[in-house]
Amino acid sequence: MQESSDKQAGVPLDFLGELRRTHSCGELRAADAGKRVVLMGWVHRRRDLGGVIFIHIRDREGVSQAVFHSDADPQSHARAELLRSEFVVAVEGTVALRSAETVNAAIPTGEVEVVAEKLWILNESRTPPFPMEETVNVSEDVRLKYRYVDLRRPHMQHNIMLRSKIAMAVRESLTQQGFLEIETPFMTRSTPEGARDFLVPSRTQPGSFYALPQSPQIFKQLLMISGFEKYFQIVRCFRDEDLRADRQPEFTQIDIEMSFPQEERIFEVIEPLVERVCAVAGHSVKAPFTRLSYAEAMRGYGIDKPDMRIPRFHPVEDLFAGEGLTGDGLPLVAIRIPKTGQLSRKERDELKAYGQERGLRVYDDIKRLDRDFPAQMRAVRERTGVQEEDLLLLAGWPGEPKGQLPEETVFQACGQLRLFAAQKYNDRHQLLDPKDLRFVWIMDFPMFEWDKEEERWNAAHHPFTSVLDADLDKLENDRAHCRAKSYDLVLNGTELGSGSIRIHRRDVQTKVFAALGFSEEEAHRRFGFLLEALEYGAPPHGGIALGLDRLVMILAGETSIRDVIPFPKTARGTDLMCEAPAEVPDRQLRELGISLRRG
RNA sequence: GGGGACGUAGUUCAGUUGGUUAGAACGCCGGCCUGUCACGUCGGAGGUCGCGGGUUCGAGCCCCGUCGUCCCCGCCA
Repeated sequence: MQESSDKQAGVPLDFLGELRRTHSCGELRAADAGKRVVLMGWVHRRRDLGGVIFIHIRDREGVSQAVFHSDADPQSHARAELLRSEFVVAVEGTVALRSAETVNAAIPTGEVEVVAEKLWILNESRTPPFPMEETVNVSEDVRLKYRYVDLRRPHMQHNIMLRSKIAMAVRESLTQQGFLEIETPFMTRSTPEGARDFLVPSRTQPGSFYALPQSPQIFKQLLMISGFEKYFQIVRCFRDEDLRADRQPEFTQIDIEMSFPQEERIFEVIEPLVERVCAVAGHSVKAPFTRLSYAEAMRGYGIDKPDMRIPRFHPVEDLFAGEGLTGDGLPLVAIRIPKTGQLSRKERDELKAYGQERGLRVYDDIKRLDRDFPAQMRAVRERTGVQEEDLLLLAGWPGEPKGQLPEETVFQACGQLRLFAAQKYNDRHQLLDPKDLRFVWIMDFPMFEWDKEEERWNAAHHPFTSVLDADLDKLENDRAHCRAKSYDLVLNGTELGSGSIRIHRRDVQTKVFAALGFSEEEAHRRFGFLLEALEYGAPPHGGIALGLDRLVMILAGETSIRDVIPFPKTARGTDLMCEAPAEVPDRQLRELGISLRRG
């Protein structure tokens, strides 16, 4: 048991009284020598040498050393002997320069130490369930159970403080650009399109439910109709879907909407915001960001969220016409992975197998291709810009007759191969350097996507997205090629945000609902208030929502958003600390008119 | 809903073909130690091997089930 291994309790504790902290534990420098200071914080580490005791005191700003001498101050020294890890203390003393041999270059305050004259023990602590040191990788379930201790670790302190700075930079940037921060309700109405809703039962109207918002989408559109022109909110959103390393059931969005925009007006708002946020996190990023149409992204990267740190691939089927390297009329793609060099036989087989699982034939034997197609391969090299140290692959799709297979499927498989090769074989060359931030706008997404199971068209973004002016006629007769005024912001292969220019005319909204197969009655039942609002002078408007958790995650160099969320859920959606979700007493259920099915 | 990895001391892990009393490091507790900074040193305590069942003379190890954590697919307008 934890208790039995703990030192027996009984350390006499001190009151804080009127004692005031004079400095943080991270700010003392050589220039402060001679000052009388009071530090408060946690005992990070104790080094008891007998006659002298050193304490590292830690607060959120850093660590400072305090020293207690038995000969100079036997009383304080005796109290310091009682200290253990994570005790909460206040130390009053005089800042002294350390001798040259005892300077600690590893910490910013290492040139000085506080010669303690008085020690207050403000609270004791059980032995922490895991060490504060970053060097130990503690399993995540233990960290989450004792999250308040985990969050005390300097690494997590840094992440959460960075998150706060980023939120502040967002507010500063948007406020300066004339945006108003406006709140929208959390208890709202279920809109059974898209993700599953979290429901909140109504007590006053048994059998009726509020829903937690998947996003404030409709409310922010209404705020535009209300004439606020520029709205933002750093807002929690809720989606009852399965979790991932970058997905939580509740997450935070930087939600933005503005009136009278074109796509470029939105980008003009977001780009300086992102520049500022990155600067706060110590990264230099320059706008304007690259803009790619969805079609260009698919043809060059085989994915709608391309990682721009890896070069695009190039279709080269025109150079090899009639050679049978790929199916008739299908793409043949040249993939270049910089500075990856020669692969071993095993790696080449692995790569081929990976491609084959996705329907591709991978041509990795470049020597052989050079021998058989010298002129064509010169052209491939020119087109891809391949250098001596680069890995070059061709990938085709054998044997599928023209027209049977969308070329997008081939590009997608090539895109997966490109990512696989870069992630698997480029470790040494830092192609995927997390500090190399490559933002890109993906524009002109398809308006609709075909739902195979339900055999109908779905809104690719959401049903309030407007159609590209040039594609208006396709709304009715060519939905597969109808493009939307929608755009994603992508960073290093992660979708950071997504937005669109909305429909502001009632007649257009009706047409889109019709294209989606909503009856007028059904549309009215779900979004009647929005449709009605469109009839009362709705201005052209549009916006975007950026995922704050993902943004902070990438800027903090993390690979899970749980490490930038103070109290996240596990993959099964539970909170290991407070053990939510939990059963509730029958009485509470009865009040809500809810009875549970047994089983 | 599906696939995969993992679960042994407070923590991170080792544990051979199934074979004596389940180990290490760190942490913890006690002693010594006046310049450490991952202090050192001597000693000590600490285990429902996730849980349940099965196979076996014998299970941390094999089998079945179950619970939990993580990753991925589906899902996420």
